[in-house]
Amino acid sequence: MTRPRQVILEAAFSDQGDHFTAEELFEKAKKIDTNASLATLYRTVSLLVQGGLLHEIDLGKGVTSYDPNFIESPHHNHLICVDCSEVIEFEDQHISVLEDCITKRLGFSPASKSIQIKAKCDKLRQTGACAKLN
Amino acid sequence: MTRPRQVILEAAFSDQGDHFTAEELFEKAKKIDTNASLATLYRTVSLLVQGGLLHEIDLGKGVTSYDPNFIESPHHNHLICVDCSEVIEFEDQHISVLEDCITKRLGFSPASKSIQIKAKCDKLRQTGACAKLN
DNA sequence: TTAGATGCAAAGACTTTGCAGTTAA
DNA sequence: TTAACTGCAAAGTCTTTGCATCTAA
Repeated sequence: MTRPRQVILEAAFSDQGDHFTAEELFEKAKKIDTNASLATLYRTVSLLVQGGLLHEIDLGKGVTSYDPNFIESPHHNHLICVDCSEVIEFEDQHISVLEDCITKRLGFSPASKSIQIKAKCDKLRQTGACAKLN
Repeated sequence: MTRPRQVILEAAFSDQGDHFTAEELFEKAKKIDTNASLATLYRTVSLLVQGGLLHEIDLGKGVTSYDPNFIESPHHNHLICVDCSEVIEFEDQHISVLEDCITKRLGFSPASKSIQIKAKCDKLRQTGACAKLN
């Protein structure tokens, strides 16, 4: 456990727990310690992903995003607002069960599951504004 | 409608309808016409995606894959075998309905949905072999 | 005829890696 | 002490783009 790794851990997990890309995490890390290095960051993130502390997720940005919240809520999924790009985490027992059924029906055993829902903000439609826009 | 585009369309849709990466599609295209160009391929694929004829999907390869089968089955999802990497398409009405409920509960209107299930091959476990391995 | 498509090669974005120097235990 | 980590810069992979040329309609 070295200083550079501590910095990256802090940047990844001490926050309110938002998703981030490598570049965004790098920005956070530099605020903690100016010396932060991208190479070490990629290497550390890779270890965290392997260790299950961080999940790679595809938020449709064309870049890999990382999700630090699977420790607290291991079964959550993501809804992405196509208007404001906000990402909302949700969990649903019924869907999990259904996914397991489908998997077994197809002759497999579940390993991991992920759902992304892209959706439009009702609030924006109704009021012309939504949480993140403006 | 030019020859290069015809070649790419043929490569993308005339097959048994498997998923492919840009590079894989390029190989198919070159078999049809040796002159195929990657630049044109990316440009054409981009148009097809915009037009809804092709869907970008994340099969966890680290590269974007494309799915030509959303015209026939617009609501299908993917199960990816972690053993043999086979990709199986499935459709399930119940899940679709559930997803819509969740979306509305969160204050959104559904735009698009995608599910990826990673799973282990029962067949491999039982018989030591599966469809794609070997 | 001409707006739009093509192909090349160069550029870009993101990520990985070789290597010499540094450090935690 | 030493196996492991770091940081730099170079390299690698995938994708996009500028530009001169070509082509479908």
